[in-house]
Amino acid sequence: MGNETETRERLLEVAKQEFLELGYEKASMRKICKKAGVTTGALYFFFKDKNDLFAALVKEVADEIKMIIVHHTQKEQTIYEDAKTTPQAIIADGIEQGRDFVTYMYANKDAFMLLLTKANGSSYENFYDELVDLMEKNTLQFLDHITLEYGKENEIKPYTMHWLAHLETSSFAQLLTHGLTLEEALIQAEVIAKYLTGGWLEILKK
Amino acid sequence: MGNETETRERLLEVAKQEFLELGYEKASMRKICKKAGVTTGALYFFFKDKNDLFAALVKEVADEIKMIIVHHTQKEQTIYEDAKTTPQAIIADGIEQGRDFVTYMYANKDAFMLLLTKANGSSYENFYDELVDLMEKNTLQFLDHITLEYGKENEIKPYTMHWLAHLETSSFAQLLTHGLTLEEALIQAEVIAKYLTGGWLEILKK
Amino acid sequence: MGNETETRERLLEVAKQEFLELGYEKASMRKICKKAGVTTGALYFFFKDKNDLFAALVKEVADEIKMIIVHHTQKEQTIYEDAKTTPQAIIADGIEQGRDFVTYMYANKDAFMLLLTKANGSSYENFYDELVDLMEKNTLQFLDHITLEYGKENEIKPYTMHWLAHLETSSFAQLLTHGLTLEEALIQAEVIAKYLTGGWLEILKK
Amino acid sequence: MGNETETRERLLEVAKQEFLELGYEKASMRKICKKAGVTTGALYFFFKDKNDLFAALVKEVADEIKMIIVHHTQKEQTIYEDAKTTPQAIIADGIEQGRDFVTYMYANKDAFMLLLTKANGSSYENFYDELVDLMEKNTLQFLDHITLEYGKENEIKPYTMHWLAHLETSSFAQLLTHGLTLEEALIQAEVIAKYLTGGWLEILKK
DNA sequence: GATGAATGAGGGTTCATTCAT
DNA sequence: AATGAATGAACCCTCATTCAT
Repeated sequence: MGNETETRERLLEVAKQEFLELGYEKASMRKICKKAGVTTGALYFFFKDKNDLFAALVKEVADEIKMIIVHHTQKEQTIYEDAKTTPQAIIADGIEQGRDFVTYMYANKDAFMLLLTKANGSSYENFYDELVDLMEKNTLQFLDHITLEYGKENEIKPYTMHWLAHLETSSFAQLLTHGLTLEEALIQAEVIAKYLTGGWLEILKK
Repeated sequence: MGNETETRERLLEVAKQEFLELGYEKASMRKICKKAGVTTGALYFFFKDKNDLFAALVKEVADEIKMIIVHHTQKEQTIYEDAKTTPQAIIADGIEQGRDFVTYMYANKDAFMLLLTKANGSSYENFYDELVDLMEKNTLQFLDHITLEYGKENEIKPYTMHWLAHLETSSFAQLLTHGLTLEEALIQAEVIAKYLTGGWLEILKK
Repeated sequence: MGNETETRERLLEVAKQEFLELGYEKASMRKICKKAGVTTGALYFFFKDKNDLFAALVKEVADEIKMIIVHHTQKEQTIYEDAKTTPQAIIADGIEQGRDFVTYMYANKDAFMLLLTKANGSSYENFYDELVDLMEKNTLQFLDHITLEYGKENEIKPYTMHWLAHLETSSFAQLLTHGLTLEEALIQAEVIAKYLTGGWLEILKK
Repeated sequence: MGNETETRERLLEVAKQEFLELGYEKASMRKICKKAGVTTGALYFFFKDKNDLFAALVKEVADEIKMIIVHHTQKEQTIYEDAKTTPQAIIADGIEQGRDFVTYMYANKDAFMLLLTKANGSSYENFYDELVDLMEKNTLQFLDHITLEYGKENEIKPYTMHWLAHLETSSFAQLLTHGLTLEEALIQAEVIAKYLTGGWLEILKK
C-alpha cells in the first residue's frame, strides 16, 4: 500500500499538531493514534515511548541550535584574541549572531515552538535553560574581554551574567512565541541588539 | 483534639509543599490528603476543588501585587504631570518601585513561586502575563512622557513596548525563582534598573 | 431571631424546590442546606435522613389521597348494594370521583408532582403503583356488580383489570404532570370518563 | 485464552443484568467490570463511557421500533387515501399493528425493559416520550380521516390526542413490564384494541 | 510492520451521614 | 436548636504502555 515509512511520517505530523496544541503532558498517545488512523501498537513500533515521539520532532533542531551557539562562541573567541579587532567589529558580530539565530529559529518554527513552550514534562523541559547556559558562556567571554580592556572597577556578579544571558535568550525566543513574522523579527532583533548594548554600557560605567 | 481549624492550616501547608514540588497539574489531591492525615472529604469541606485549594495559597498575594503595580502607575502619572519633575526624580521613582516590588515578592516568597512557576493548569496560569500587561501600561506611560520631551523621531513599536515589559517583569521574577536572598535581590534590582535605563537611552537615541 | 420552627419551614421549602428540580436521587442534602442557609447538623436535627425529609413534604398528601380513594370505594359499595341504584347514578358517581380526585390533586400540586414523578429512590417510589392497586379494587367492585347484572359471558381477566386501573390512574396523573391548569384538567376529566366508559362498554359486549 | 471478542460479549451480558437490576444511574461501572472479570481499562476500550455501554444494549432496537412505527403510519396513510377502504379494514390494520409491535417487543424483551424502565439518566431517558410522539402522529392521522367522514361537530383537543397516544403506548409497554408472556400479551393486545376503539366511538359521538 | 485487547494505578470529585460541642 | 468538621466509600473515567498474534 506504499505505507512503508509513510505511517511514521503521518504519526509525526499528527503528534506535532497535538503537542503544539496541548503541550507534552496533556497530549494523549491514544488520541494521536486515532487521528493518525493507526493503532497504539504501530506507534510503539516506531517510537519507544511518549518522550521518544516528542524527541523525534525536536532532537535534530535542539542539537543543531546548540552547536550553532557553541560555534559562534568559538568564533567570537578568535575575534577577541585578534589584536586588531575593533569594538565595532564585536558589535557587528553580535548582530550577525542574532540574525543567524533568528533565521534558524524561523526555519524550524514548529520545533522551536515545541521546545520553548510545549516541552514541559518531557526530557526537553530544560531546553530553554540549556540555551541560556550556552549563551552565558558567550557573554562571560565577552565580559572577560571587556574587563581586560577597561579594567575591573565595576564588578559584574555571576548572577548578573546569568540574568543577562536570560534576557538575551528570552528576547529572541519571544519573537517566535509572540507570533512575529520573520521580517518583523529580523527588524526587532536589531532593536534588541541596540537595547542590550546600551544596557551593557550603562552597567560597565564607573 | 485541638483540631479546630488546625486541619485547614495543615492542608494548606501540605498543599503548598506539593504544588511547589510538583506543580499544579501533577500534584495529587489524594496525596495531599494522605500527607495531611485527612480524608478527601475533609479537604473538600474546606476547599471546593483543586483550583480553590491553589487559590487559597495565592489569591491574596496575586491581587495585592496587581494593586501595587496599578497604584504605582497612578503615582507615576502624577509625577510626569508635575512640571518641576526632573529626570533624576523619575529614575529614582523607578528604582523605588523595583525595591517595593522585590520586597513584597520576598515577603511572600512561596506564593510568588507558585504563581510564577507552578500555576500551569490552574486559573492562575496567566498570572505572569497579566503582570506583564500591567507593567506595559506603566512603560507606555513613560514612553508618552519621553516622546513629549524628546520628540518622536524614534518610533518605538508596540511590540517593543511589550517586549520591554517582559524584560522588566521577568528580570524581577527571576530574582526569586533563581534563589537569590532578599539582600542579593535588592542589590541586583539596582543593576537591573541601571541596565534597563541604559537600554532605553540607546533605543531612544536618534 | 424568631427562627424557632422557621428554619424547618425554610428547609422544607428549599428541599421541595430541589426535589422538584432534580428528583429524589439527584437532589443533594448539602445543596439543600446551603440554599437554606443552614448547616447539615441543623437539617439532621429536624429530619432523620434524606427520605424523612422527602416524606415530610409528601406523607400527608400521600396518606390522604389513599384514604379518599378507599372512602370512595366504600361509598360506591353502598351504592351498588342499593337496589334502586340506576346505571346513570353509577356513572354520575364515577364522574364525581374523578372531579374530587383532580381537585384534591391540584390543591396539592407540588406534593403530587413529587410523588408521581420525583420519588424514585425514596420510600415513595411505589406510590403510583399503590394508587393503581387501590383503583383496581374500585374497578373490581364495579366489575362484580356488572357481572351480576349482565351475566358472565365475557370473561375479564385479572390482568385486564389491573391494566384498566393503570389507564385511569395515569390519565388523571398526567393532567397534572403535563401542566394543564385546573380548569383544563376538570374539562379533560370528563373526556376521560367518557372515553373509559366507552371502552368498558365495548369489552363487556357479548 | 479464547478471549477474542468474548470479553465484549461478557461485558454486555453483565452490564445488561446490572442495568436491569439497578437502572442506568445506580449501576456501577466498577461492579460491571468486576463481575465480568475485567479491568476498567478493558471496558473503556470497548465502550467510550457509561452511556455508550447502555446504548450498545439498546440502540439497534430503539432505532428499529421507531422505524416500524413510522412505516406503519405511512402504510396507514395509503389505506385512508384508498376510497374503497372500509372501517373494518382500518380496525383490522390497527389490530395488526398492535400484534407487530408486541411481537417485536417480545423478541427484544431485555432491550425494551431497559428502554422503558431503566434508562433514566442515559441518553435514552426520553425514549418512551419519543414513542408517544410517533404514536400521536399516527392517531392524528386517524382523527383527520374520521373528521372528514363524520364531520367535525366533536372537537377533540390537542391534549386529548396526546393523552390517547400515551394510553395506547403505555398499554402496550405494560404488557412487557408487567411480565406477561408473549401469548398472554397477544391476547391482551386484542382487548386493548377493542377497548380503545370503544373509547374512541364514545368521544366521537355527538 | 502492525493489530487491538488488556493492564491497573491513578485522576478529581461527590455523597449522605455522624457527632462532639 | 444548631454548628461545622470529618468520615470513607463510591463515583466515572483516562492514562502510557505491553504483548501475544
